[in-house]
Amino acid sequence: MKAAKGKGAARKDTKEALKPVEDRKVGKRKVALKADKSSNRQAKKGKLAKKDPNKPKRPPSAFFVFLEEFRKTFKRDHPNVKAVSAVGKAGGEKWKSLSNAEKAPYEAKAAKRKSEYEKLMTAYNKKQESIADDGDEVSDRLRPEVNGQDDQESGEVYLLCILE
DNA sequence: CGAGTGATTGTTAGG
DNA sequence: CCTAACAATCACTCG
Repeated sequence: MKAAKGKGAARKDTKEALKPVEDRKVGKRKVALKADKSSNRQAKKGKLAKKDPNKPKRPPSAFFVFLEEFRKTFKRDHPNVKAVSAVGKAGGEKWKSLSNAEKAPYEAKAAKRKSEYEKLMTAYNKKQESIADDGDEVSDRLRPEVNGQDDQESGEVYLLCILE
């Protein structure tokens, strides 16, 4: 299904005809490459992969939190660059440049994200159970108590404090 | 029209 | 313990 799987041939063709941006390198290597030797950990073998309605997406790591902000900056400085890879590389490089203290706030947010993720997982977990039990709508069950995080900000500040 | 890709690193979870 | 998938982003590309 990988649309651009045949990039090799496609690139050769479009190379001279099309050239929208300077770096539209649509053909290199990426995570898909890992799938090569993958033992099907997630197993898309077929029926095993059950799609969940509200599958909680994984929380963005500290790097992603930083990247989110970095993207804006990068685009402001380089409005011409429209390549995600460019931002990725630049962001990665910058990220390594950051000190622990600078990464601290991002890590703090990442930690917070993880907390919510765990809650989502709990709610998601329950929902799965509920569905199996009832098999009908169970919105009541899906109630992640995220409200109990009133002191989350304090936690962040505290984290920064101790890290600083 | 849509799903997929590229690139970065971190995190997560299963084997 | 280790490995690999997957998280956001956005223009682009093939089917």
